[in-house]
Amino acid sequence: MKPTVHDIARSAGVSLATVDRVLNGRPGVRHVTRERVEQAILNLGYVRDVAAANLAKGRTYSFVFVMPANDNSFMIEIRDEVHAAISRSGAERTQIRILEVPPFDAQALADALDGIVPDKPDGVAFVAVEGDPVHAAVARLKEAGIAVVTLVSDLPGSERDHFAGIDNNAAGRTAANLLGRFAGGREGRIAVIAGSMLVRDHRERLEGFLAVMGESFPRLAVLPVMEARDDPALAAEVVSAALRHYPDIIGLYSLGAGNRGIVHALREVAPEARPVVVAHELTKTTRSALAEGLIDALLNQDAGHEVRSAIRVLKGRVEGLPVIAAQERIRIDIFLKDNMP
Amino acid sequence: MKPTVHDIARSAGVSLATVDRVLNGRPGVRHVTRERVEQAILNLGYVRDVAAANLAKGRTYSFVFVMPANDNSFMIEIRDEVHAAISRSGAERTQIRILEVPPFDAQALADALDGIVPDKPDGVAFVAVEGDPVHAAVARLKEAGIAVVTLVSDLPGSERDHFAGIDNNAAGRTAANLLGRFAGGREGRIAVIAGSMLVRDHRERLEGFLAVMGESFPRLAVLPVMEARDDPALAAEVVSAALRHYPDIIGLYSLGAGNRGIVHALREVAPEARPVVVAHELTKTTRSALAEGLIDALLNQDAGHEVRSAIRVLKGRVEGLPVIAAQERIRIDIFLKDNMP
DNA sequence: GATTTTCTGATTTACGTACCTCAAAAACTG
DNA sequence: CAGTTTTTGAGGTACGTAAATCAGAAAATC
Repeated sequence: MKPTVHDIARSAGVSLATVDRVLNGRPGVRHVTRERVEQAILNLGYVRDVAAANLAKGRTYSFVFVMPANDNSFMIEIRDEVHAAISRSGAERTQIRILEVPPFDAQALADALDGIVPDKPDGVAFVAVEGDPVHAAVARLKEAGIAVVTLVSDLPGSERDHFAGIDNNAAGRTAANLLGRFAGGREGRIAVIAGSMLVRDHRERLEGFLAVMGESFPRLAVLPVMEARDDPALAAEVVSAALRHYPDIIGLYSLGAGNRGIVHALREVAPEARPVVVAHELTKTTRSALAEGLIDALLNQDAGHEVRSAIRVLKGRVEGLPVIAAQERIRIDIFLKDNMP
Repeated sequence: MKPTVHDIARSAGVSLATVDRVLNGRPGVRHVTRERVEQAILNLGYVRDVAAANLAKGRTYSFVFVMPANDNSFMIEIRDEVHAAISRSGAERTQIRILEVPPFDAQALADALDGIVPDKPDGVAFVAVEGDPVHAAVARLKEAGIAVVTLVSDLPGSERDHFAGIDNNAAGRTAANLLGRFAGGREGRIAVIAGSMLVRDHRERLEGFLAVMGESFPRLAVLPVMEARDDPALAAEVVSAALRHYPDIIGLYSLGAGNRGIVHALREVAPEARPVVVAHELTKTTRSALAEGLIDALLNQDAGHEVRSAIRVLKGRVEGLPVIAAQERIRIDIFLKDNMP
């Protein structure tokens, strides 16, 4: 049978109260006694019954998720996952609040983060936008003893505790590798469509992509990046124009949102003239485009994993536990039409 | 505040005992009263506190994992994951026993399963080998009221409750798609190395692979399958011989274990003459071969996910809960050298 | 209407841990 | 040594649910 606190007390020859003091780091235990108890814990292989402990504590963690009021499918999915977490919050003893902020606006984000401080939640997760005010706001959160995690887009150099998202440089490299190999030795141009170079994740994807393109596929000429601000209409326009202007485009890398527009533009192209297309995020649009053959490969970050990881890390920080890197690494999924989930 | 059983009792105007009877399906409640309680549960949005319930029940689930005494990396990893689950067993109120059986031996497997019946565990998970005795043994397990889940390799048509593993046909299709596209329009032969065609997962992978090859890459000629019984030495030999005999092999699909031998054989080939290689399972060997460029793409099933899914489903069956298909679907991961975890 | 059967209420104990109080013992202090 | 401080013991309550008992009420049966 699993050992309990009673077993430890008996084994160490002390009372339950003393065991409790040792287990929960309360003062008033002599050094020798503390060691005796700790030895008993080791001997019996005691592990705290977390369920019972939480039940007894009755503590709930309060977290705030600050997210851009973006309407692209991926952000919607992230928000859905946070809502799903909220609906599970009873069972997991968490209380999560969502705060929406204007997208791509560092000052607005910083203001929102500052506004959270007086509430003194246990932790905050947010989708980073780069900018000095945001760094400063993170510093103030940390100063108030609040755990901070960035989600999807990181803010390196800040005092955040953790980043819950993928390695976007690696994602860009993967995309280049797939695109280059799928192009199959042909020569031609590659078009790249991004949302905005002001967002770190897009910038990093591009860097990785260009690096591998240069190293491994010198015969493919990458055109200057087109920014479509994650807007389907704009993306459609930009892609159509590029395809018209450069008839030798044989590859297309869409590293942001707005894929609905891109798919729309691709549909206009004769099937035999269509470029190889690699895009990001499995959504309704990209899924059917993949099935249809308009998109050849899809890179994906699992929104559910990211949100759950963020919550797990926040909880851990509150209890002073270290982050288990291997467990919290978010994978870059590759989907072809045959292995879609 | 979260509603508790007390709140329901008060709201429905009944006693705690009656609420308990309704919640746990115990007899002795009039139909009208039961409905009143159920209505109160809905109104208040009550959800059972699983932690508290488990604490009160003190129940532990006993499961047996029956696995082939195979020494390939993947099976070792599966066993490691089961051991990891065992070490977590305290917290998860499970008691798991591992039973090893000779590999590829239907009768031995069936005997092992029969031997479990008298122990009356709550559930059994096993790696299926096909054969009538196994079907019969599964039927006997089910008759004894034991939950049954197949792991990694399935046994369709049997009375098993669930299969925790990937869609191997889709895996084969994905492999063909990658291999075909990576080959890039060239003509040539494709070699296929399997462990054994007696195992269902290998057979299904081959079917999927051949289907897509036929549909989409008619210019690539697939050689007859070579069986290497998951044995590295044999695999090395077979691959070397094939490469010598057919100089126009431009692609290689390894759908079983024994990749150490295959990698060894590939290393002997001049870099510019190396075929495109797609293999299964991320192991120490395949990981470094991927980094090195000897393997071009890797399909993977996450052993940890599979084991945890099996346990989750077994627990669910014991409590009579339905399997949430979406949650238990095991993904086919694709790894290139850039997105290795 | 009496009897049996079926429901329901009230109450208790237990699960393993956290946290609190109060008293007693032991260890220090001067 | 007396007095003070620190350490320890003993015991209780609480968390939310499960499961049991037993008495009493309501319904069904004859």
